[in-house]
Amino acid sequence: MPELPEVEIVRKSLDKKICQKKVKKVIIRNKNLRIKIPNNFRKSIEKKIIKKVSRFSKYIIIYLSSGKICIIHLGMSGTIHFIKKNDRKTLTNLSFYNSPYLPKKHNHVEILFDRFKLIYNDPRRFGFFQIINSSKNLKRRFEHLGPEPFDDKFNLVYFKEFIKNKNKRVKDLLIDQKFVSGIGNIYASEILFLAKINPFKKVKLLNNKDCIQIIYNSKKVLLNAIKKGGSSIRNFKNTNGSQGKFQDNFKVYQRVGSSCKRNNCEGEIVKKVIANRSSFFCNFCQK
DNA sequence: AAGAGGCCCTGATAGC
DNA sequence: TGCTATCAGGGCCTCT
Repeated sequence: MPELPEVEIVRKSLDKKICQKKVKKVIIRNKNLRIKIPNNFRKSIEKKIIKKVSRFSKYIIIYLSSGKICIIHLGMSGTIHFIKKNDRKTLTNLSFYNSPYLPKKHNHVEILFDRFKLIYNDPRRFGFFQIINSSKNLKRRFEHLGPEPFDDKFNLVYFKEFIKNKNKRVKDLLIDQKFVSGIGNIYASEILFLAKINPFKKVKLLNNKDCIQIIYNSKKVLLNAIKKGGSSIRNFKNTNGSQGKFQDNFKVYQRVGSSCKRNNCEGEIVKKVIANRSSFFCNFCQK
């Protein structure tokens, strides 16, 4: 669910809360996430100090004082909740996708610190935790992933080389993490709208200008989303004011039947399925 | 060997 | 109200 901007917001708030803090205890209530929580998980985390909370693509990366590294992926429905000890009213949802109240079900992992704890909730269990032994192995863990949109490596030369001999549609390309990592289903639609490109367009038909537009708008959309605090969709309500605001900027996502927001465009937003996922686009100005 | 499709899961919502 | 079907912000695996 969360795409790069949302994961970045979680990372920031996590870093603020737990950096230099020592983990007292870990409780695993359900280890059957997408990847089974390994047997050494508790031992790797408990009594360790959090050195830094970092991120690559949609992965949260937690550096521990032992030299080991914990990575967290939120999947489609993972959320992290922060609860002060003996004070359930100050519960803070560090993510975007649930109510501000701690859900009753699916609280799979608790990480206890001195004065607060973190709770990982994930109804669909597509998220996971992993322990990585070294920076070298971390690099290896992510080596199948393409550069982030902000990376200088994500440029025209790289773009054209990657799409050589490829026959997929441009929407499918944008959510291919091997091509560029961090873009998911929502932002892919938004990027293609700004680039004025039809999501069905085959990548072999993209000219230089198209590629440059995609590169430019990928950076722009994601940076802007981070600036706005991410996107909060569906029925998310938050009482602490930390709700994301980017959903107000959606030009096409979940706007089926509405009129195109581009100046002087008479088009209408439509939804069609590409590579098993919904795509939203203007049926007129995206060529 | 790239690409399409299925699958892992639960919950919210729509339609009958 | 209660059923069923569909869809959801991800990513990996298998088949062709």
